[in-house]
Amino acid sequence: MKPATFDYLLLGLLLSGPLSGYDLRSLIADTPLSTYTDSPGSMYPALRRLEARGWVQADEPVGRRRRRAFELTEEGRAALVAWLRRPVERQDVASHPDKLLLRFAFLAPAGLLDLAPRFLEEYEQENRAYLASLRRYQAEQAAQLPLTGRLAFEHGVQQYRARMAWARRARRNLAAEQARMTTEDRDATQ
Amino acid sequence: MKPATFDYLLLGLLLSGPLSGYDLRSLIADTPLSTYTDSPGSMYPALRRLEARGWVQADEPVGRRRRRAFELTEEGRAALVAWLRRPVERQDVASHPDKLLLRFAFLAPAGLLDLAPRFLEEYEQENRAYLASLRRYQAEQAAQLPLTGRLAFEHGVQQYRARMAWARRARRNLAAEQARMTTEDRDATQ
DNA sequence: GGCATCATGTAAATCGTTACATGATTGC
DNA sequence: GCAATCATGTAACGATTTACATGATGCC
Repeated sequence: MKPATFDYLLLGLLLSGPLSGYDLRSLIADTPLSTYTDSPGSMYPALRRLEARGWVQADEPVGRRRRRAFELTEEGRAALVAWLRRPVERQDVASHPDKLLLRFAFLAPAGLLDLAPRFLEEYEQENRAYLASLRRYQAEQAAQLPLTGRLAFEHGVQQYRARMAWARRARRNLAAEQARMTTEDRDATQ
Repeated sequence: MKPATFDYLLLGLLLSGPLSGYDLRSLIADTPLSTYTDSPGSMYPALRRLEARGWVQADEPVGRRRRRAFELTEEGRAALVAWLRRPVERQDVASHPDKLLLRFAFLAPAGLLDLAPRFLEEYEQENRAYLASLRRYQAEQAAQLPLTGRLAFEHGVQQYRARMAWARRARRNLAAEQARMTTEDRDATQ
């Protein structure tokens, strides 16, 4: 079976070190990741799936504690990197926007910061294309929609506009950060 | 079992008249509703669930055609109206934003346009509250996030800001529309 | 006659939700 | 000792996905 976004979320959270199921649940519950489920009935089966795939491995519990921390295997890291490297698809822009942002968020901890500018270009491009299709629909069909339908549609349009604006700002932000780090490197080696 | 958003989507689409499973699938596939599934394996079981609940009923197929159009029953309409009347909840703002917009979109066709201003006030209010909690998290935790994590977080912040801006504009838009309709009524009765 | 589209369904596998259940550890 | 929290799981149910399957209708 194809792993779900949730599986990659877990892999991504394990990038920064081994965590137990409970740790992962707490992380999800206490941060803006709470769009994802933190129920034990999802977490523990998911961890066993990942373990069966060989993408994570549990260390032995210390003493009598039941706690088992999971760490990424090399295969797990490779699978996550392959997922992060995937191009931005139109379908994801329209239907799974949070999946794309999750992938972007994990670029730096996965050591793939150099992919971030291209990701942002693709993200802006695909949002632009989808927005154009929305505008076409709006021109042709919006008059037939009820008032609140038209307004709800406009809500979507504004969301995509905000995403494009964010992508442009994020690119500038990345470039500035890159410049700052280069300067620091130069100063450090002086 | 508690009906899912998908079930209410079908009820809402049936507000404007009887439709077959195929019609509903086409509607979803050809409009910006395509975040919802149009697979037959979801549609036909869902229609049978709604039929079992007594919320829709199928008319008899005409002649030898297999097509069966479903129409809303009074119970179905009442269930949809009860769903539309529910207050805007914090949890939905954070985790199920499209569900809220779907509810808003169906207000006018359900004859509940008078609820739209209150909905927008609640929507703006709950977005504001959630945004405030994001800002608190940002102030406390953002420094520990990797660069792309911080930027992804900022993406979320901008989405909520865009939603609030939309809600304000939509309220003005509704008020203007209301004024226009009142004027037209007066002119019509003169 | 043949093709596109209309039209409805089923089966298997998997996944998520909800509720239940249990026990260890830590701090007071 | 007790309560809060840490910690991991299972069972039942229902829903979704994917793929398969079938047949009718309308048009050229």
